[in-house]
Amino acid sequence: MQMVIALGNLGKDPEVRYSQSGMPVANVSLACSEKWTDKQSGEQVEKTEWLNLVAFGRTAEIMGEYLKKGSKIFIQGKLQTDKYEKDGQTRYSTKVVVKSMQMLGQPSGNGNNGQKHVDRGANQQNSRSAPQPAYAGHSADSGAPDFDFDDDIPF
Amino acid sequence: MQMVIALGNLGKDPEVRYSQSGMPVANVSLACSEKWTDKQSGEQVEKTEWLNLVAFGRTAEIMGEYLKKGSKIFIQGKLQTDKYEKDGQTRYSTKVVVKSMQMLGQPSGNGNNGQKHVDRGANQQNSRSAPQPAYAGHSADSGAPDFDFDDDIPF
Amino acid sequence: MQMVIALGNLGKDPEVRYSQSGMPVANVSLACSEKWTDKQSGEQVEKTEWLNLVAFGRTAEIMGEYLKKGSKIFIQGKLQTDKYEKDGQTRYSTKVVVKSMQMLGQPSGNGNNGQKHVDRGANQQNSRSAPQPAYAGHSADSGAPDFDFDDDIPF
Amino acid sequence: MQMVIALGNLGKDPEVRYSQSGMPVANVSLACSEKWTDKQSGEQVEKTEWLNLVAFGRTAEIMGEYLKKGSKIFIQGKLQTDKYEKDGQTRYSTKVVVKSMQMLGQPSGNGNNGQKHVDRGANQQNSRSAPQPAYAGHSADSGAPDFDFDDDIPF
DNA sequence: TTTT
DNA sequence: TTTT
Repeated sequence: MQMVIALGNLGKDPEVRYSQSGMPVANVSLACSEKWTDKQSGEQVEKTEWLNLVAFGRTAEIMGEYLKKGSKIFIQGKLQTDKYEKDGQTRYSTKVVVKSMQMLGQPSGNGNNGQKHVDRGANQQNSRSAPQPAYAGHSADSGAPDFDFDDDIPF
Repeated sequence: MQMVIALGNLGKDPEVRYSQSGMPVANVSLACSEKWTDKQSGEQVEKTEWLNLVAFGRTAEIMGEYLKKGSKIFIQGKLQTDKYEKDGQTRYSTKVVVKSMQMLGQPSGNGNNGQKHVDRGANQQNSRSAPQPAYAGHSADSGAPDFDFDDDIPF
Repeated sequence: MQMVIALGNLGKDPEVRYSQSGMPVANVSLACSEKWTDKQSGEQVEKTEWLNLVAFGRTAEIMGEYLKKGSKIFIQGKLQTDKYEKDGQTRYSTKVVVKSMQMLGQPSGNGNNGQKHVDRGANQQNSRSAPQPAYAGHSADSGAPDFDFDDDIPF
Repeated sequence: MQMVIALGNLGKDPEVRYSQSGMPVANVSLACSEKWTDKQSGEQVEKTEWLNLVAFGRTAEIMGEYLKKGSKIFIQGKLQTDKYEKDGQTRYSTKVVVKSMQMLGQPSGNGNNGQKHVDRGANQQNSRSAPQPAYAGHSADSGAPDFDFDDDIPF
């Protein structure tokens, strides 16, 4: 068992693609920063760790629709290291597969949001109408609350 | 959003009941211990915190079938504080609603395990056959992996 | 081992007191909300769980100085259930002992903040100047990075 | 803020080295497995994710002294991705920097443990006596409780 | 590449 | 009330 939790800001707009079966897949770069004062020097230090997130299904769609560069989110997920070949050499890429996401606010705004939203909306519809949601039944995730900590027991 | 993770040992055998709709409900008392050496005295200190867990559905069944006093488990869940009246006074009871559970081993054994398992098996079947699993469709949980961190995406 | 992580908003301003040894102690009530759409009714549901937080040392001070009703924070901590007698009856109170805290934004502001800050500042100085910081060297926590599950508070 | 928690078994004995300042550094490969029954096929599936852990200070020493291939541990830590050049190409390596560790049991034993322990003991003493513990005072970690997200390692 |  |  292993899990990751992270709270940070998107380094850029999410990239949403669709798998062959029509499943939405979002890739997000998340900046997780920490500040503290060094015990010896007494100076403020800041360190940022960048996490590569990948989300699927409904979570991916929500990311595409509501998140943008600078958005603050909290996520829960799992580590996944993929092995691949490049230039004849074995390489590894570590990602966080997002299991649940919670939005914590948009950046204070810099003007061209409306613009972007329009663009994205268009793109999405195109992409989605094309491969035709074979993705349906995968609603294990859809309509789900923010956290996998959900399925509320009715008694 | 809030969540609890805990790793500890059962203080006693799980108690499994069934709701009116036939849903299994398990109550578990979990001892979470910590040891450290006090910085000043240099002495070993141990502190145990007892958590009241409650689990539902398949997780509750698994607890009833596989866990016993002393079993070590790892759980993930959420805090839930219930309000109730007792002797005309308002009281609060805080529990951890278990969302996923992972077994980490049984205690080194003390003899009367077989006994217990037989007893429990019997009880369970009785209870379950009675109210007839109206509980069915609640399989959001059933057949699930140890962790909500699951539904593996097929590509 | 057990831990809690939570993200929510303060239900009211933090209460900061000082222990006999001069250690700052903050009590905070945190509303952790969750929204989801019910799978059957399709309706939006919201549920809020209130957590009682207690923080010590530098973390407590920071809470007193920077947080107010409505502030959004992320915390990490541990469960602690205290037993006490009231009206001749045993009762239990469950709190989250905060180990680390991260501020996520203030409410949009409502005017009487300056007021509050002045009050608190005054209190703090009084309390602190009185018992004389026996609390000193306890700065294991001060200047610490965001996350630290450490310094065990001796009271 | 980001953190990782993981529970798994060591793929091999820990490797403990010492930094120039005399700080112990342990590298550990952790197998985190998950089992579940596939919802469609009904078959048991198992997937293992390998995490590269690195620990410092007292935690590293404890790993070297008490862990071996097969040991089960629970850890809490943070992701850290290092960038390096190899064959003129930029590569990334993602590790989990362990902040706290809890031992959950040794493998049932296969004979050559005594051997190994002797070896390691020897190594450690040599390494440590050589560069002379400039590492000393860094005992923020030593004698610490199980959980601590703190002392930032300066290298 | 983010944010406070 | 547990365990190491």
